[in-house]
Amino acid sequence: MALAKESPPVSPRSGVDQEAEYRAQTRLWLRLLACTTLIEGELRRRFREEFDFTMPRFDVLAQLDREPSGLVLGELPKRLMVSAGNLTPIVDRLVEDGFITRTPSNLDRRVQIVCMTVEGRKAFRRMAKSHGSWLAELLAGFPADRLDALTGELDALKGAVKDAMQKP
Amino acid sequence: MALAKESPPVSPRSGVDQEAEYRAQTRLWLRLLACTTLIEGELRRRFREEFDFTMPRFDVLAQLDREPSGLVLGELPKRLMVSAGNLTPIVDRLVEDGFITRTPSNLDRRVQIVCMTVEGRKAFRRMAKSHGSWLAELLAGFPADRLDALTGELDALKGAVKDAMQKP
DNA sequence: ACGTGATGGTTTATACTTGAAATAAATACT
DNA sequence: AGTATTTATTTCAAGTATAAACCATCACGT
Repeated sequence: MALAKESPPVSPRSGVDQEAEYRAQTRLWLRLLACTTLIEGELRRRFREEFDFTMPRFDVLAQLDREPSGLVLGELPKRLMVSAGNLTPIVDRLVEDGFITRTPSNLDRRVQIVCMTVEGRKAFRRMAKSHGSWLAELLAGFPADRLDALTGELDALKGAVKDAMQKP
Repeated sequence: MALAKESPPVSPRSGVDQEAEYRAQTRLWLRLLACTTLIEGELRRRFREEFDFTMPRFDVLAQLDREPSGLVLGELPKRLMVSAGNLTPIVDRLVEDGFITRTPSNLDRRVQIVCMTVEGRKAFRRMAKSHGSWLAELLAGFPADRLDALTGELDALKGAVKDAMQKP
């Protein structure tokens, strides 16, 4: 008789193909993680050495830079994909350092509006410029005419993952 | 006369194209980061909920699983791309919990050999199985026939970044 | 033997990160 | 009005991460 595999296929694909797809997915995930870790580590190192600044702090400023009238504090965790509790001390310190302001809203006293200061904006521009050139330096070896295609594939991947997380 | 741009081109490309390439590179980096953050967050959540385990701990076990005779401790930071100091408490706790052993080498008393225990191996297999199916679930919406191509592009990207970091 | 320097790990200080609990203010419902 | 629920944010405990300082051991040249 035919030997029953211990894990019956959940899709119409054969067991062998299923295994192959598993491996391909794992490989993709590991590459994705490796690329991100590699680039992130290098950018972090340079931020620290050049500006004595951290990436999470920079990320907050980057969001605020596009919002001249400031942003509701609660918007930051969503955009940066981090937890709310995480942002409190980061925002605290940015306020302390004079890069941003945090003012309670008059209409809803639970809500806080965060807004970049002139000084913060100046510091951000300086760092953003370096950030851009560092990135350009790191990615210089990757063919420019394949950048958009890769970005597109990552977009598709992101969409697929989001859908999968939405469903259940 | 021709107007001199304030930042002379570092490459034969025109200023406009250079700007466009900057933006394309930044877009790519942001997508890369978004994909990784998204998947990592979901995997971490499931690890915690299903197994009360963390990804760094899993990553250590994953490395050790492929090494029946164990691994020199110093090999782990390199493979996992984390700092050595970071691993000490993680390895400590894995030893405490009986998943791995840490024994000093007889030939060189500075060196430590870490090796998975039978129990650790069993626990790892169980978690790895779930990890694989979670990943399959998350990536199910991405066409299987484009997995390898994307992985290949990420490989190229990784290579380019590594080269750029080696040079200077 | 004996410095001298290189190597493997740990420790320490600081910062980020999460999830869960707590607080406080607004809204909805009797 | 008064209670309950929701929403915005902070606090807290535990874990992860780095860089830099440190300690022990090995390797080598004298």
